[in-house]
Amino acid sequence: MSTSRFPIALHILTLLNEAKGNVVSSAYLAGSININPVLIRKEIMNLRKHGFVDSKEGKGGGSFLAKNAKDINLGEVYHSVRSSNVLGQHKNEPNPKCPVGRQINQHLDTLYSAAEHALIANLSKQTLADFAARFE
Amino acid sequence: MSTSRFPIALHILTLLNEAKGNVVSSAYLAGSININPVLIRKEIMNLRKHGFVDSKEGKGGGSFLAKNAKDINLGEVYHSVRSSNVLGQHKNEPNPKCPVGRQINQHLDTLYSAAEHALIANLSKQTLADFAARFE
DNA sequence: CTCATCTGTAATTATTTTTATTACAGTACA
DNA sequence: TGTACTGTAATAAAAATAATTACAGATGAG
Repeated sequence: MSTSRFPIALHILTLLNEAKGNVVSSAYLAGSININPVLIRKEIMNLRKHGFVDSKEGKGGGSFLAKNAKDINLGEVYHSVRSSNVLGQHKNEPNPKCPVGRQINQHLDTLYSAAEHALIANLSKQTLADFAARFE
Repeated sequence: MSTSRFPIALHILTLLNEAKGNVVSSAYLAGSININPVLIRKEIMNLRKHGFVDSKEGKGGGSFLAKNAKDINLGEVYHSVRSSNVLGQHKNEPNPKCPVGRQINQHLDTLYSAAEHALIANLSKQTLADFAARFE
């Protein structure tokens, strides 16, 4: 999935936080983020699956935070939308006849998991509440 | 640019390290990485611009490391291929009429630079020599 | 000096990924 | 019972990536 999932997810969460418990429609979210409402609803599904938000169907429905913003840290958010390696991946299978090609993916994986761990540790220092507090 | 630039660059550097100073053609590199030679030559240009490699034109030409593998740290390599935010970006401009939309990019930037700093710090703990030493 | 083998680079095409759109069933409020 | 939502699938459009083709220029070998 897309590289812009993290910003989209965080944007959604920030807006829901702003709403202070009131439900917010996907159309409204889509209007602020300026993307298609269907994409919003898909991302909401994911955020729901991870327990960050919940939503209400039907007229007057929409989404809302399912936990306190202080209890959502950004490392978890990153984790919930993470789809591929931060540092990218070889698309084609490297040549198995080459000693380097044959082993590189495993060594990249090792490198990536350490690097990604450092990234997540950094993100985890902040909660959604911290992030949202920066908005005036 | 592509998300697979980092693995490609590191793969190239590892192969050049393996060659111990002998020149390596873009066709050979392309064969191990299993991508098009033109892409290799483009990435080589970038690696050259950053002083990691050098190349020789003409018959029998190719590329070689321009510095000792111990003096190339992976944070620098990441930096040289970095093209976009690690955590992704909003593609469309968020709605400037929305208080959140209006400010989010600046707050994302702050968040990203800290996170990316942590990532680079982690990568910088290893040199190309360390990475290459893992291959049998 | 000329042929063969490379790099450097641009231009084009193909492929893949991402995003938008359309459509509609189901839910819930009024 | 109509209206305004969500959830979800299917399709189309757009954008990003990668491959291909092409060729000028460099360099070494004979």
